[in-house]
Amino acid sequence: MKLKEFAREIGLSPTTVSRALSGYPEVSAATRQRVSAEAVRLGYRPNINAVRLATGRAGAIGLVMNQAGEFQLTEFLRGMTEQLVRDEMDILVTPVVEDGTEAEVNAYRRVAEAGKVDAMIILAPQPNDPRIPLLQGLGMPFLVHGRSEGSAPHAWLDIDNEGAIFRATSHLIDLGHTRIGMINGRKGMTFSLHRDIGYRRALEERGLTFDPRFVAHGNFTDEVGFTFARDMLEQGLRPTAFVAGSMMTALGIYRAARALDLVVGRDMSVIAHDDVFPYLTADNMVPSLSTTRSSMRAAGGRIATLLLQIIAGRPAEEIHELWPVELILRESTQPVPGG
Amino acid sequence: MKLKEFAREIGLSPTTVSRALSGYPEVSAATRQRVSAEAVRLGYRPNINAVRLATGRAGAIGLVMNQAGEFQLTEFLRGMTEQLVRDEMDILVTPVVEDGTEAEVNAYRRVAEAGKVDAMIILAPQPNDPRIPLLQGLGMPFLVHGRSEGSAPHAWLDIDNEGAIFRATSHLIDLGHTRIGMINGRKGMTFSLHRDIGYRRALEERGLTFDPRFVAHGNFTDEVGFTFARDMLEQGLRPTAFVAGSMMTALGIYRAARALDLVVGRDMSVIAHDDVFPYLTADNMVPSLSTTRSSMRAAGGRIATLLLQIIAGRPAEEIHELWPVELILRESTQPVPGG
DNA sequence: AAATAATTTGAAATCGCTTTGAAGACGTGG
DNA sequence: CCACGTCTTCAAAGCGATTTCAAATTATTT
Repeated sequence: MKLKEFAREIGLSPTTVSRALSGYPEVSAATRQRVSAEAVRLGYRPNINAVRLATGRAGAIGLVMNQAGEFQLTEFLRGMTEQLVRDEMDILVTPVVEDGTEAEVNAYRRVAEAGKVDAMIILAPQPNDPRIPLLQGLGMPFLVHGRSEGSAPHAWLDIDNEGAIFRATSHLIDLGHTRIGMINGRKGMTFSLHRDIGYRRALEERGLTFDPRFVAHGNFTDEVGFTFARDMLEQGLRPTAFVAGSMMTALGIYRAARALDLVVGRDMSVIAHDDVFPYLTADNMVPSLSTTRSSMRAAGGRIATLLLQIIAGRPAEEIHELWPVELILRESTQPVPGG
Repeated sequence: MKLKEFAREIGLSPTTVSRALSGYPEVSAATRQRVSAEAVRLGYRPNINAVRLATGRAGAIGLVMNQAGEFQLTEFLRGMTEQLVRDEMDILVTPVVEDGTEAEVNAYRRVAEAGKVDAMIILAPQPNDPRIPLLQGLGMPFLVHGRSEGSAPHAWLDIDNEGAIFRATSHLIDLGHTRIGMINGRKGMTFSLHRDIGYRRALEERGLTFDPRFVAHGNFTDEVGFTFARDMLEQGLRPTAFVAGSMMTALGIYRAARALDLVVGRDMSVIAHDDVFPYLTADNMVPSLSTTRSSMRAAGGRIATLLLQIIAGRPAEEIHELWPVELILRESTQPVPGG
């Protein structure tokens, strides 16, 4: 059923029908009511592509999924979709085919230039992230989940990674730990850098010396957690506590402990960052895991809302949201043994 | 830059340019070469919405994300996107706002009727799934990941859940286990039903009696695994082995064992279904986890390919792919203690 | 009742591309 | 050299909505 047929069917002009359905003020309440009712009855729905061509809006937000595409993405997506469904906005998922920064930048360029989306979201930013000047140059609105130092001013929403890890590390120091392993995220990412800073600042403020052998970087996988934790634990003077970048990393650390016959919560402490998943909860771990917590789902939702505002004309440069992170202490962080 | 300007710029008609870029045979190789080169040089890209309006194609595949949206979704999405990027096809992700079958069916209807997609994918089907007659009625091509008994013939790709769990259970019986716990997926889902059947068939063929107290259903979360496993292990005659529906479930079971001072691989055995994740690998668990393995990513990729074929005209009813499942034995399955 | 203002409605142009049907350019055999 | 078939190219008509500008209707004022 097309607009023309539908309009003829109910005895109005296409113009009036279009206005009635799009909520323009020029149409009387009575007419609007009637048109809406008839649309439902006859099953008329505007062809989305015609609408988009006519309005110039794409009706979608672009998300590029890189090869490393983390497990948190599902939660993030859910948060976004929950917000966007109200505004009839879609999410367009595009992959990066091969690895590498250049391939990723090209993926953004493709999506942006083809006009498939009204705005994009930049995930896992780095300092001087090349995607930022790219999108700014193309005039494509965007929002960064995280932020990028050294780049031109841009809209971002980030969690307080530095503060979170600073508090987590300080907490461990309070418990008497002096050798604290840090298994962080991928090197170069802003969030990893900020966490490193939080970690070092905590050490410095308490007069502890930084030992590079106790710091590792890698993907948020159980394997990375396991391997690095085991390596560190097999050193002469091993860490008595760990700060982990993700729940998966923490799982790996737990297993490394067990493999070496160490008991978490007795022989060593662990604290991890938790993005909040329905399928893996820190509370249920044994021992329950102390965490720095911030909901990935909530971030996705808020970012979607902010993007809609940017599309509607809100100046992007003024949007900077820094979310605080909860520190939740559970059984996995205990005083240093024999301390 | 629009088609008209671009065509004028390089001294050709819009028709020729359009044909050259879309690979029609009416245009000479030399011209095509030149047009492509100029398009790159001048940065011309057809407006996607105009193309879609003109061709009637939506250029996207629809995926509806329900509230339960499992953690495997990321891998599935990656598999799909990897295939689709070649064909300039996008994935449109839509959420189900509130829970319930009706809300889910409505989400499918909205997407299908708005003409936003050329085909859809049905996830986590049930017997007599209402989404199947809906999409068939609307003439929207689709493919079911899994399958739906009792429904009209439809295109599907499924893994051999029954066979996998049959073999897994039989393997445990071979090792001398007679009380085998089964922590399955959500009740009512086809895959859960098939796994239940595989489990019961293995018991029956070996003359073991089915005990309903040893079977549980729930989401693929560590909490479900932990709670049910602990409950079963606290019974008088407890299971000596478990079949788990997912890696997360297995994590929960491992933890339940430790909470009760039981050692997996010595006091009890565990085997789980593994969808293959980069961030959580059965090999790295301690003890390493025996699994029935089938790649979610590969399934997503194959499904995308099949959907493109269906869109291109291949009859959907003839598409039935049943993928075998690997059985991979590791340390977590051992002979029954004292057996 | 006429004049004016306010409210509704509609005809037609527009969005940027694809594609049909027709014409121009080119080479070849008679 | 002409006629004819083969390649290329093009003008113009859609695709299905939105939106501008003008006209028609209704309400209000004088």
